[in-house]
Amino acid sequence: MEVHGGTCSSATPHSEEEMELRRGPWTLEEDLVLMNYISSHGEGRWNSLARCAGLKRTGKSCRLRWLNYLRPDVRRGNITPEEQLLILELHSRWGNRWSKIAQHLPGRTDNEIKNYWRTRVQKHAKHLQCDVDSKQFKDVMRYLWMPRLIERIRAASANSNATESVADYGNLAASDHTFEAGTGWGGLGEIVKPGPESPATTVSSSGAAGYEVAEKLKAGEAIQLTLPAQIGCGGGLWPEPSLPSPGYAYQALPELEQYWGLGGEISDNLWNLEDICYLQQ
DNA sequence: AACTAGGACAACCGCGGTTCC
DNA sequence: AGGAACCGCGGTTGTCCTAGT
Repeated sequence: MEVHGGTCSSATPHSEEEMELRRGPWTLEEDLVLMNYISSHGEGRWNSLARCAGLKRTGKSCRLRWLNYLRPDVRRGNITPEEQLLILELHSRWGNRWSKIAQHLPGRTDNEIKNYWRTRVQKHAKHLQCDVDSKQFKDVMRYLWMPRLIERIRAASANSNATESVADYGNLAASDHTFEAGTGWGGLGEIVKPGPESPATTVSSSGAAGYEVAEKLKAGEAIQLTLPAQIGCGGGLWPEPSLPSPGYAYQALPELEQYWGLGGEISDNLWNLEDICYLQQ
């Protein structure tokens, strides 16, 4: 993998002073130079790569440009519901370990996931006037957003082979899905093998499940979710003292839809009176 | 049509860890 | 063994684009 062993006679230095480094947006020419160089020499040793390729950029800058933008397998834009689900789940497990999270989203870069989190998720915590790490916000994500993402994935996939990204995740069972009680923000829970009484996989409380759910979806397996009876009730997941003012949830819902991409043709089904009730109680 | 604000994303910076000499 | 160079990560800033006024 390591191709260029260090020296590159011809392109070399120019003394440090002479070699003023470029900054800011990359030009098409620079992109081409970098791509051509990497295609023939491979990546790695970024500082010498930058010099040898004749790019007036730091090695860091070249590395970043390659990894986040030029790499052939990089995907940009249109974070799918499946990916959103994974990001939420993995972030709940690992926090801001963007590169680790990115490893589970093929083609996505840590930078993109980080940007997604900051622009979409954190912003909404702000809109909801709670901290992104607060229990309230985590519960909103866990019990409202994530289930609806799953619902959306299921709907899209049921809608046929509609979009390829969704189709990749196969079909979710048409069974009712509910949530089982969990403690705090730990993801959707742990997938339990379907018992004879339950044809579908059950998602329960204790582990991390967004990732597993996505995997199950991908495998075309059915899942069943169980809703906690006590969610939103006094003494439940949202204890009274931490509840925002009355009407909080109701007011927040349209925004959640709008900003979190839950709107559109199926948005009518996403937020119902039951939800509002849970949150207001 | 012009201006402004906000969103999305690309790029940079600083730091800690690792590798190389 | 130790210092220098390099790499990768997470946080932050900059830039461009678009929607709203």
